[in-house]
Amino acid sequence: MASDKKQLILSTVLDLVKQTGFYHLNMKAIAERAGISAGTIYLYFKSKEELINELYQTVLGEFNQAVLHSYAPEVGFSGNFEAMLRAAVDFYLPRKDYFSFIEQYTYAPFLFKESQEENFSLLLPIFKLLRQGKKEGLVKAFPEPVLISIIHGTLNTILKMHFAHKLDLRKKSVYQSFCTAVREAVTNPANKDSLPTPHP
Amino acid sequence: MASDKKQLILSTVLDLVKQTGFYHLNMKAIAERAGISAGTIYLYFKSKEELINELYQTVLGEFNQAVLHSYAPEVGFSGNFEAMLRAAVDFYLPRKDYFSFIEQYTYAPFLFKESQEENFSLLLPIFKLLRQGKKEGLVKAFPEPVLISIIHGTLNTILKMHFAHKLDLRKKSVYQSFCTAVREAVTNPANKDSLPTPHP
DNA sequence: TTTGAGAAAATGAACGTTCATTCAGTGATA
DNA sequence: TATCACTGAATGAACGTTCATTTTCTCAAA
Repeated sequence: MASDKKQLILSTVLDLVKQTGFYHLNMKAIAERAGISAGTIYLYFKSKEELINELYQTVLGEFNQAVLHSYAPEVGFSGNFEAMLRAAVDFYLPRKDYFSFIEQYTYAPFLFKESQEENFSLLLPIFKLLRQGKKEGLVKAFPEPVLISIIHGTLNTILKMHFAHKLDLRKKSVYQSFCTAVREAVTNPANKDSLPTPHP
Repeated sequence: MASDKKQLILSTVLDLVKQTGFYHLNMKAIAERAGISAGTIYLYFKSKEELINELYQTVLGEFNQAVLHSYAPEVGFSGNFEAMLRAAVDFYLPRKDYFSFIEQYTYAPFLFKESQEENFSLLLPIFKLLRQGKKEGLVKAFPEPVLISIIHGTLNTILKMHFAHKLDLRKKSVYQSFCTAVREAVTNPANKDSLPTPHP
């Protein structure tokens, strides 16, 4: 089917970017790896630029869906914050190719203005939650961009380090440390008086 | 003088990377902007790769020097931690070209294995300090890579946001928020008993 | 079931462009 | 004249894209 081949091309690009990097990506290499000819790619994509941009949107879409899916209105701010942070990590952890692609896309020459913007809103759902938590006094009173930097920056770097084998996020203890660290960095210390008491 | 022209070439590259990006950097553009011919560049550098790598080492060296220079043995852990964090910010704040170059270099095809390593050790002096502070119980008991992620990641992202005009680090309040945020994220809450009392 | 003609998909050689690198030539200075 | 830094046209490799041609698929007629 037609969309099969399109999918094949897209996943081949992910594969190649992970393995050889964005700079060495070329249409012939994509074609070879996918077992098709270079010309065929142009039956499914108008240009290399369009191909890359479509892949970017796809990856971003999948990510957003994964994070949003972890949101549950009933568990309140703290529960949702941790859940979405974990969802973000869990999404990329088994998808080094996705992470690598998103990372390198940022500095590719294709980047539309709109996409450039988007890059900071990668964790948009989390940031929304943040604003809510701030109103409730649960989140520290730092300017929003500072809070974003902590979450986005820490997440980004820890994933990078994980994939560079500087740490192993699959270890429960490391994973937990990361979550705790981000929570503590962003939220006010829990007031004992306001803690929900299991048995009043 | 010979080193004058070398310097001219190096700073021209910084300029061009900032303005047009790494991908569009080419030898002819460098030559034109520097007011020399393309061939001349090859009198001072063996190749484009060598040129870029030398520039990378230069920028890194300047940065390390700036951060190390801010270290003062007499002010203890907290004082030094804040001083070095500030030194790092202060270094890049007026040097968008440096920051942009370092950022994009990471994903350039030139990257040697050694340089790849180096990228996480960008804040090496700070990390050394961290280890010391951990022993003294001043730093939170997270795995070191987690602490590194917080500092490196947050610093990196906040600079990126600053240069993208998402915030203004030149504002005292924003700057202070950032410093406080990182300190709180990394260090244990100060114990009032152990605070140095100005007038005992 | 077989045939075959027309549609759709795929091919890969060829093209034009860009780019790093080279080198024969230029001109100023000693 | 000899030396030197410098020039910029020439070179060739790499790349995205195109398109004339071939292959594969489809399905109605025999």
